[in-house]
Amino acid sequence: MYTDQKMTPPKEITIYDIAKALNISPATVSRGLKDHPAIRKGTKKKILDAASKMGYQQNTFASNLRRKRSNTIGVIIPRLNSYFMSTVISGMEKVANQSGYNLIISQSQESFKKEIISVKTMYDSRIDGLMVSLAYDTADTEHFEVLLKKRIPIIFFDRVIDHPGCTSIVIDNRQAGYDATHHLLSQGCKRIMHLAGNLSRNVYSDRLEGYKMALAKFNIPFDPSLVISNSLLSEQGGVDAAQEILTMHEKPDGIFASNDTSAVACMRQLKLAGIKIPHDIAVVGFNNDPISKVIDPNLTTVNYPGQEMGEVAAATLVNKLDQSNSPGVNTIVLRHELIIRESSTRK
Amino acid sequence: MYTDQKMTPPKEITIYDIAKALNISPATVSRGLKDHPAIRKGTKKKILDAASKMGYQQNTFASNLRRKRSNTIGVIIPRLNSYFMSTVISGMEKVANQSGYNLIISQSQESFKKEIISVKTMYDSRIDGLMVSLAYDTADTEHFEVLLKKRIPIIFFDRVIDHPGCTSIVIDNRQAGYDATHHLLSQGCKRIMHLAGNLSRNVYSDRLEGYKMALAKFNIPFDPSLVISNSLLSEQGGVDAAQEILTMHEKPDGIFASNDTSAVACMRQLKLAGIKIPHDIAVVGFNNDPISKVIDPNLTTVNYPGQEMGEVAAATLVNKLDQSNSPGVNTIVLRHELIIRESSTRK
DNA sequence: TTGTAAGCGTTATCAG
DNA sequence: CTGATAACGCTTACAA
Repeated sequence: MYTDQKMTPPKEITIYDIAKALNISPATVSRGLKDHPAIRKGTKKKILDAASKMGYQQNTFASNLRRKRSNTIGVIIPRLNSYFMSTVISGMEKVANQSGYNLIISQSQESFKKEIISVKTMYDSRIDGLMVSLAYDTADTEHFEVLLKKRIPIIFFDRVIDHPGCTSIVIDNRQAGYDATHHLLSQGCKRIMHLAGNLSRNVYSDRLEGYKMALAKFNIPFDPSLVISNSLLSEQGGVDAAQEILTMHEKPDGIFASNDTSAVACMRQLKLAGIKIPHDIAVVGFNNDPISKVIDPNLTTVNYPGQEMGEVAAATLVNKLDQSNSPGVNTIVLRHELIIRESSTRK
Repeated sequence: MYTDQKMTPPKEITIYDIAKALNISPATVSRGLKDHPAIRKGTKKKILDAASKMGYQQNTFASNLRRKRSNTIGVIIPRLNSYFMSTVISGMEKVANQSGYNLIISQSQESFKKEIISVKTMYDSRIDGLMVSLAYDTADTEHFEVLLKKRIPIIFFDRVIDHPGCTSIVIDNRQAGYDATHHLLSQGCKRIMHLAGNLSRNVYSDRLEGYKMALAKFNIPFDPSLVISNSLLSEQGGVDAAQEILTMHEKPDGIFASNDTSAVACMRQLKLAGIKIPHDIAVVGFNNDPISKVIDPNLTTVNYPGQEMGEVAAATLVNKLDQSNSPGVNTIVLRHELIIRESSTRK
């Protein structure tokens, strides 16, 4: 027992202390601690024992400084307040943690400007790799170049942009849009409205394309006035769309919305106005949010595997970081699935 | 233009390079970069200019090593896949970022064991401070001592535990439970069932206490058989509760569930069985999740200010970190609010 | 299989 | 106001 009379912060144990205690060199301790192949078993055991007995904690700063790596992965997302995003992050954290990486997270708040700042922050934190889903109005990828120039790998997911040398993780949004629209058409819909997001984001433009393809398949001419684009797909967006529908002379008989939040908000508003769903208007959403199973009638939607997307993105990145010989995959496409519920089925 | 023929990684610019270019000492550069008071304005400007011209990026590892600080805050939460948690994290990230801290996040997956590992990871990452919401079955706080011993401050939020020297951020769960139950009673309910979580977690035991207090106020004896506890309050938990209710001889006429997920799942199941809500059974949930506004009838619930809780927790921690003279606050209580909707109102 | 020693880039202390 | 210098704790050639 010693009395810490001067209140000096208790001295940290370093590999030097262990070395001294064991009468060996710090280098050997360093090696023993991370079982270097060229070290005798007995020595290693002694080192490990002493380390835990003495309460040794490795100093990551020193290690990072020396190795020029942080074992940290950055994530930049538009917003962290949707069910989808939280499941994505959950998946990323799981894989990253298992592989010995920390996750640092930053929100761009859907703003290009804030995204640029976030990238700068990540850069300054010396992340080993980055995973990004683009903000609403991100216009170019200039801000990522600084990382790429330093050979810091970037994975885009969900809202991606094509960039040579970067892998993207997506679902086949075009096919999903096609599936959703095709389903509505096959239920007898003739005038299908589409609620889209910002069309410079792949996820929304691809879904729109799928929508058009399905129409073409049924020989229905594309009517631009049936597409509401550049909405934020928020609750308000759904309500606004409903208002617009209610003022239309020739109302649509189907709606394909690019997310569940807006689909549900729109449905509720339409229901209030006395419109019967799916009888008058059939509705399909996107994401398979929990709310889709709660709204009455239950919402037909496209299952978007968020947790899996997060896991795959992180696993891909970790792979790139841990082995430089990793293949230069361009795009990974995850499976989506149209989940048919009552909001779109007409008997 | 130089051609990087040997593919050597481009040399990093350090304060030495700037010093050399300006014919001053590295120490001065270091000071200039973080505007030390004792430095001439002109010199500072020269340094800043040179730094940005040469593309200088400060090496955080070296700085951290020297200063023994990481400017990183850790967060440990049970799960990152609920609306509530994602809003909490969103708030934390916002404040932390504004104050120059990074956030690293780890999920305990509701497991005490994993929580212990998470704390260890955080410790090894040399976080400056920690914010924690406890796992389902965390039994003691032994695992946090290692941090506290190093004077690393810990803030508990939501699922807290009383610990001298740590601040807790909560809402008044007892009062909220009272409000919810009182409301049901005032609507004429006589037999109110309570869906609780693990009663060793403050949030659930406090709400149960509030429930009991309200009963007492109305002179209704507490009936333990009306409390389902130690459920995970998942969808399945709600469904199970409904099944149990359906088999009861004397059915309850009200339900107070400790979260919206289970409340909604329970409602749906009861509706399927032909029970009218609120007429036969009135329901109140907790959290004000988006689903509460979607279920039919809309769910009466307690608004839990997640974003605000995150912001307050982070602000409190940052304050502790940035000024050592910060007051030793024990508990911060945020305002909750009973939001009355149709699921509990009988005309 | 182990030891030696040279950094990694910054900041704090002390001296000028 | 500025400079010299010594850490901070670890890793890794290179040597033994």
